Amino acid sequence: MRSGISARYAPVGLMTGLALVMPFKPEPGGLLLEPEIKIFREFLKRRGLRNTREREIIVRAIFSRYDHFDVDQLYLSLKKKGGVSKPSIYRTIPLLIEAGLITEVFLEDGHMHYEHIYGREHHSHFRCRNCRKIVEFHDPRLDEIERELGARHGFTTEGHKMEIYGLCSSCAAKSE
Amino acid sequence: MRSGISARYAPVGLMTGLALVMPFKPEPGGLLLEPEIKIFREFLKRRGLRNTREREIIVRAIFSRYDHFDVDQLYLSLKKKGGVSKPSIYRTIPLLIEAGLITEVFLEDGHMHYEHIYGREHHSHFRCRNCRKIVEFHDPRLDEIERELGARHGFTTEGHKMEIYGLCSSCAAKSE
DNA sequence: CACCATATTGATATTGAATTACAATAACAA
DNA sequence: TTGTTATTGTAATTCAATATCAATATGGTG
Repeated sequence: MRSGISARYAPVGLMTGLALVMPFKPEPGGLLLEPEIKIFREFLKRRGLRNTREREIIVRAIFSRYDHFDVDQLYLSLKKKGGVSKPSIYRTIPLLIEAGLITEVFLEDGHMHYEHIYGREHHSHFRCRNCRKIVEFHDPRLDEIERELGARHGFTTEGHKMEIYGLCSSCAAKSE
Repeated sequence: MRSGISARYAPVGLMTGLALVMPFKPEPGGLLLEPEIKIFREFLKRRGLRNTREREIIVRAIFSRYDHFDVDQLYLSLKKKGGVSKPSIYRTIPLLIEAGLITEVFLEDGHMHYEHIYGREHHSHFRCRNCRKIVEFHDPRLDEIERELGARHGFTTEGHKMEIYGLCSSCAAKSE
């Protein structure tokens, strides 16, 4: 199940400022228009772009899943209902990134993977190089480091990405 | 000049544990066999691989430059003397990574960029999204975060990558 | 030193992610 | 409803990276 990612998260279990991020999916009862759809519509309007059927389908598909998805997974999941072409997916993703709804996470198997930003606390990733499991965590010291670097150099920082890699406990055990 | 990178660095100017990494190039008088060549030869022998003319040329070219290079830059710099094919460069890079001499740094313009690891203190990057300038820094808190995450989950961590992005001071000034 | 097994090379072809071209279509403002 | 034009899908294209394969070079062995 490749780690558990959800559209809405809560930080859980602290100790040293390093907080493990645990997922919890939105209640199925939530019937009001997904806020990310609303945000995207406003983004399109603001930019003078059109709110098309395809774009809505793509955004709904993305915010219906809670993993580090790639274009192919998205494309396949849409083949059933309606269907949207790959170029449309490739064209929509940068818009969603600009709108602050999703972000590039990492390159794996030669192509990019993405995840939600909206509704999520900023977090970092641990990646097991063997089983590819991902564990997400948040550490406020990273924000502090970003802030200090910006202050020191006069940079206007806009964010950071941190990734820790190695072997997860079970893979470490298997390799003696 | 796209940031200043050197094969051998020294940390300079601290304040909060966040150390700016400043480059200094090796003295031109150093006439003994570059240690990275020696290390690579030993790596090849250990792995039962052959020490070819092309591999030596590539390693020498890489350790003669001090930037975040890509395959094309390397290829062009070698066109003059002898010349090495791109496939050979693509085949040698993973070996140098395995040997612990270089590492992937970031994707830019749709392809990977690399930098030296050998002889360098582990460091992180700030990247200006406008002018693409890069500033390198080291912060021991990052190592501490990695250590803590590993300890908490029983992970065998092998390293981390941290990148801060935004606008450098001059680009921030230009955009009001 | 000569020989040999085979790793490595370069030229070429191939893969596959991502992008582009363009004619048909759909969004949306008037 | 109409007209402008952004967007779509199909098909073609780009280009980083990898694979194929015959010719060659390396390094161990006799």
